[in-house]
Amino acid sequence: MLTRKSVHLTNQLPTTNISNRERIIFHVDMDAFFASVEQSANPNYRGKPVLVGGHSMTRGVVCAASYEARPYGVGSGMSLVQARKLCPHAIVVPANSQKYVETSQIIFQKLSEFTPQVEIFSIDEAFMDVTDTYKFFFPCVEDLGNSLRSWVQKRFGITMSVGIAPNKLLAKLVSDHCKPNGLLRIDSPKVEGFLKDRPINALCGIGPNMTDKLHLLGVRTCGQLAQFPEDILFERFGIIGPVLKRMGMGVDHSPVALADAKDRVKSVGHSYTLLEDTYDYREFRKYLLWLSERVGRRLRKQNLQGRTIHLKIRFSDKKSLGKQKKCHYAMDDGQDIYKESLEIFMGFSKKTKEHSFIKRGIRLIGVSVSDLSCKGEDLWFLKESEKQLRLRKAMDLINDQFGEFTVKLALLDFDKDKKIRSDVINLFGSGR
DNA sequence: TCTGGGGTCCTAGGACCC
DNA sequence: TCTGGGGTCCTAGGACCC
Repeated sequence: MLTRKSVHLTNQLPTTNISNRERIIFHVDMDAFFASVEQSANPNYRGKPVLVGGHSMTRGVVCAASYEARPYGVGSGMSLVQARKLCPHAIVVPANSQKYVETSQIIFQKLSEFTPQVEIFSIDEAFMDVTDTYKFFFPCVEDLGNSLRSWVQKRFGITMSVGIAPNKLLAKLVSDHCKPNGLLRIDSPKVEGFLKDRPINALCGIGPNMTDKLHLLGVRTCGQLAQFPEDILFERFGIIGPVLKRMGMGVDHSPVALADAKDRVKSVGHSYTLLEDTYDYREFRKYLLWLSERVGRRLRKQNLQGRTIHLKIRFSDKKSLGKQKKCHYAMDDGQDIYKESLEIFMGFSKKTKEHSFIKRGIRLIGVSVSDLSCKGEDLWFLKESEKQLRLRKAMDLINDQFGEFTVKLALLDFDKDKKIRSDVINLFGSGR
C-alpha cells in the first residue's frame, strides 16, 4: 500500500502466508504538526493562524498551517506569497526541524511501549500493529488510542488523530477522515460503506497523475475502482492495475515493519532555492560548496559515507536537470562532495561552451549522496586521513555548539559576500 | 503567480559482458 | 565474423509521499 514500493510488495505477497485473523492496525498522525509544536512552545501563537514556512518570503512555501489558518484556504505546499494574501494576519514562523525531530522521537518511543511493531512513516506519522498486544494494556483498542492521544496532548500540548482499521491502507484513510483530534475505528463489515463514495485520490499512493488517468476511465471513487474490470486495469497499467483494484476494495496485506527492522537511510542531501537567480559562476560555486559542506556534516553526524553524488539544477525557466556520478571511493567530506559535484556540473556543458549553463540563470541547486555505507564498513573505499577526520569532527563539535559556520573553510567566507551571507543568516542565524 | 525541501521507489533505455 | 539472447549495471526522469 501507500508507496509504490508497498504497492509492489502487496502485489507479491503470497496469500497463503496471510492469517485469516483480522489485524488491528493504528495509524497515528499528529495534527498540523510543525505549526502545533510552534504554538505549544509559544503561548502568543495559540489560537491564532500560524504558518511554518521556508527561508524566503518570496520563494518559500508553507510547510505547515495551523487549523486557525486553514479556513482562509491556506494549506501546506502553497507559496508563502499566496498564503499571506489569503490570510494577511497569519504569523509566519521559520521551520525548526531539530525541534520537530526531537518531539517526534519522544512520541514514537512512547508508541513502542505498546507494541514492537511500530513503523515510522514520516516525521509525524506512524503505523502500529497492536493485534496481539493491546489486551495487555486495555480492554478495547479505542481505549489504547485515546490514552495515546491524551498522553501526547498532556506532554506536548498538541493533538493527534488515530485511525484504526484491519490494514495500513485503511488505517491511514481513517485517520485522515477523523482529523483533527479524532479517533475512529473501521472494521471489516464497515469497510465497503466507508470506501464507496470516497474519491480515489484519498488513497495513499494514488497521486495527481494516476488520478487523472483513472478519471479518463470514468473512475472517480474507490467504489467504482473496486468494481472496475481487472483486465482493463491490467491492460492500461500493467501489474499495478490489479493492485489498484484491490486498493479500491480496501485490501492491503503489507505488514507493519518491526521497529528494529527500520530501513536504513538511503541518501542524504540538501537543496536550496536562491533568493534570486544567479548568473555568476563564482557565486554558483559558493552555494555548491556550502550545500556540499552541509551534506558532509550530516553524513559525519550519522557516521555515514557515500559513493554516488547527485547534482540537481533548476534554471530560471523552472526546468530541471539532474545528473549523478558513481565515484571510486566513499566520501563524507564536504570538499570531496563539492569537487565531484562540480565535475558533474562541468560535464553538463562539456560539449557546449563552458559555463553556458550559468547563462540560463540558476534558481535551485541540490546535492545529495547515496550508495551509503557505515563508516568503517567500507574501508577499501575510505580515502580521508585520520588527521583530516579529526579536524572535521572538531569543526562539527564547535559548529554544533556555537552555530553553523562558526568555524568554516576560508572559501566559505560569507562576510565578504553580502548576498550569500544574508541567505545563510536567514537559515541559521548569525552563529553567535 | 505552481511553488520548497527532504526523501523513496520504479521504469526505460543504453552499455556491457558472456 | 556476424548475430542473438540473457543478464546486470548505470543513469535520467517520473511519480509519489509528507
